[in-house]
Amino acid sequence: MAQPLRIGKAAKATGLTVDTIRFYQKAGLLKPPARSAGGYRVFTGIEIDELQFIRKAQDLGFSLAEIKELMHLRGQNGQACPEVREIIKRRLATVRAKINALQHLEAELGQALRTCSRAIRAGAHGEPCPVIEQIQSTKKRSRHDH
Amino acid sequence: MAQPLRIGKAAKATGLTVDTIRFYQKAGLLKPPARSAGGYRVFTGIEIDELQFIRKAQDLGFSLAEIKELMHLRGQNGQACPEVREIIKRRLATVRAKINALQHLEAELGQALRTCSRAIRAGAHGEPCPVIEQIQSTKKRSRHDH
DNA sequence: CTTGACTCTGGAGTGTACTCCAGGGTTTAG
DNA sequence: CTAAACCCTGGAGTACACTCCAGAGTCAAG
Repeated sequence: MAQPLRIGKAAKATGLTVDTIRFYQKAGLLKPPARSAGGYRVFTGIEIDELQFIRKAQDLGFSLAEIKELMHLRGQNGQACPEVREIIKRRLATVRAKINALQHLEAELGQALRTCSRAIRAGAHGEPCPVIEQIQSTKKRSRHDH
Repeated sequence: MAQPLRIGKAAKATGLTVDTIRFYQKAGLLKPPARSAGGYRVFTGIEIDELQFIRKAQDLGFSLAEIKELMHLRGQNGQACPEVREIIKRRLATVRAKINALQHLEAELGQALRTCSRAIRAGAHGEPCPVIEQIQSTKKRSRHDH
């Protein structure tokens, strides 16, 4: 299966940049990877997985500090000691709270969408729609739209 | 019902700081509020609601730029024009994607928790548990823990 | 053995979202 | 009328998460 990659390929494989990967290493999110004879970082499949996990957790709104913790939990999946279980419990609670809040927002947005569709069907052309100007500025892409 | 508040009370009512509220105003998230004779900002119930909405949306991982957009949508709930409906649709899609990803994470954490509990019941004392050191640094509180 | 693509380190710079003054004016309780 | 508590503006400072160099070394192809 997948042979070890150097940082450039690892970056392409994960959708991160080489700078970001090096930054994550400095920040202690990755254990220092092996080096080739010439001093190049060498990433194995496991390390690629870890990078992808970081990216995913980040999209979910976790800070790097939190992700660092999550990585530990992930690494020693159920490897005893009650303190670890407590951390997992706390994380689980915050994740559930987040899901809940997002479901509320989903309901609100869904409601707005229906009201909006109904208005369009009814042919409401009265209002000036001051949002159009806002739409323009929406077109700038965000960090994750590669 | 609730009479208008000055910035200090508004801050207490929303859990924000006065500086943050002023910052949101500068950033264009709030339309400039009315002023008292002495030049003080005066916040009505509607504006308090808006501030609470900002806080909530932020906890859900929306950027201030996105929240600005959401505020517009919220303000003219279903007030026609298809472009608005498209924005809502896009938002709804990203919110749903986020919920999905978080539910995955929830499952993973739940799995880890069960494995962990089982290990503790079985009395697994072998591993050195390198996470304890991590627990210490977990004790610093985050921005929203007032 | 040179050229070009790739990588290294250390450090400076950027964008977002606040957070904290300084130096002033306003309001209210006593 | 004064002191304490509150508010004003403009601007500097901070934390986080990158992002971008400069100057130098490595390596595969021709």
